[in-house]
Amino acid sequence: MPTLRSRRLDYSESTRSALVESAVELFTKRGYAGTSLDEVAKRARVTKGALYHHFSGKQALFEAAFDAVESLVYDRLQKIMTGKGTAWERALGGLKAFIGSCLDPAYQRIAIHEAPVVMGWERWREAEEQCSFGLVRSGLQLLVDAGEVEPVPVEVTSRLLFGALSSAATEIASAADPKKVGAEIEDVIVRMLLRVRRPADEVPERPAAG
Amino acid sequence: MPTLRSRRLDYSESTRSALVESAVELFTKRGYAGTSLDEVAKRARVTKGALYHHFSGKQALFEAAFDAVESLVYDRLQKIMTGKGTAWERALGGLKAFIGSCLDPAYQRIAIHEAPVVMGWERWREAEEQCSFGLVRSGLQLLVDAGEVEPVPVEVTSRLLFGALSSAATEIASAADPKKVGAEIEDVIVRMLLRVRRPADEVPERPAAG
DNA sequence: CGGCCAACATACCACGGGTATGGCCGGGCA
DNA sequence: TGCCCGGCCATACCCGTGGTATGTTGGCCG
Repeated sequence: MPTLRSRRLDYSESTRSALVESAVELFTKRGYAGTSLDEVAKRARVTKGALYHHFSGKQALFEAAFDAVESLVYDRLQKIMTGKGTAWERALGGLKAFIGSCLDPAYQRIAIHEAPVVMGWERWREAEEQCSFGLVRSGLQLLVDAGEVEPVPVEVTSRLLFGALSSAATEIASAADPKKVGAEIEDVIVRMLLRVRRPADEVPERPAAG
Repeated sequence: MPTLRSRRLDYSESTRSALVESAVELFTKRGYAGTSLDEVAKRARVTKGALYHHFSGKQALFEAAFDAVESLVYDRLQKIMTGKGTAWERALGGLKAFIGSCLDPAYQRIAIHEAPVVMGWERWREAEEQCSFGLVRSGLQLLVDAGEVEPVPVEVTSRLLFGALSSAATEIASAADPKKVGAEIEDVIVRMLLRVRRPADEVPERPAAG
């Protein structure tokens, strides 16, 4: 049996998560520069002292918020892309799910827009390496390995694709009709993929069901 | 003959441009949040009073810096894309020039990265509408109108293309070998374009150039 | 049960954006 | 030429906010 969790640890973890949750909300609504730490603390029903006990500063708090929103998207995509179906089906499912995730205002403003500026591009890049960008790349790699598409340079192409999708994210979310724009964008991307798709008879071997 | 410019106007305009130049340098080096107005004024050999006489605030100063770096790129691309050659040649020339422009640290950090965050995405978008993004779209429109490529949805596609190029910009500039990465990216984009290019016999009329 | 330390609260500092006010000089006018 | 006006800019100041240093409490362990 696991050693009994102490009461103190429960409290501590609770306030920490409350702070992160508060930070996510405020950073999403007013942006990084527009939110004060007092405000974050107040919404979490604590003071700045608690905040600085759990985080070394405003940047660290932001990174915690970043991790929070990023992990949600990551988990969703992870499940889809390692799930059932052919490589093609999984890749397209991942694409659809990613576009859908971009409709979340928190993910959009925190992870896509402000993170590179706040965390610094270098740090953001290496964080994305193991998060959503990593999945985009592995998705493309999946298609190439399965012989579904012609061998494009995966590294460069996935960077371009991620950039396109990221910018499309904002376009979708701020459009008058997000569903419609989202569908249009998905359509264009899929058409692009279809252009590099190998005809079925060239595919090495592919069972009828993944 | 033009009315004699007064001495005062010369001075005023001079200090204003000095402020903008100073702002561009510091915003590029230390980012928007990392540069103080006192610093900007000091480098321009004036005080904050002068700064606030010419600009309503820090944001306005940033937008002036944004306009400065953006207009440089715009003028270059404008010349190329309205110059000589077939639509295909001009579009490719514009693509090459845009990637080249993205190597400028000022354009990259100010116009591409921080502008959407500092100015707000909405305002940034409408500014880009008449700047570099406008040229990307008109370039694509050029190809479609000339019948060089199949009729893709220009609006959405150019947004995706611009996003891809923007993110590629940072990738290129921060790479160990920018020239090489830049060439790779350009190659991938061109290959994509070639995939939607119409065979020669379908193009209305086009000289032997290619 | 007594001390101890993590988990906070409180008080304070420093810096930087913004503002109010004062001074200076070029330039139009008499 | 004298003079004052107004644009151009400097100086002094305010205050919100990130960060720090110190005080306080309550759960856990001996």
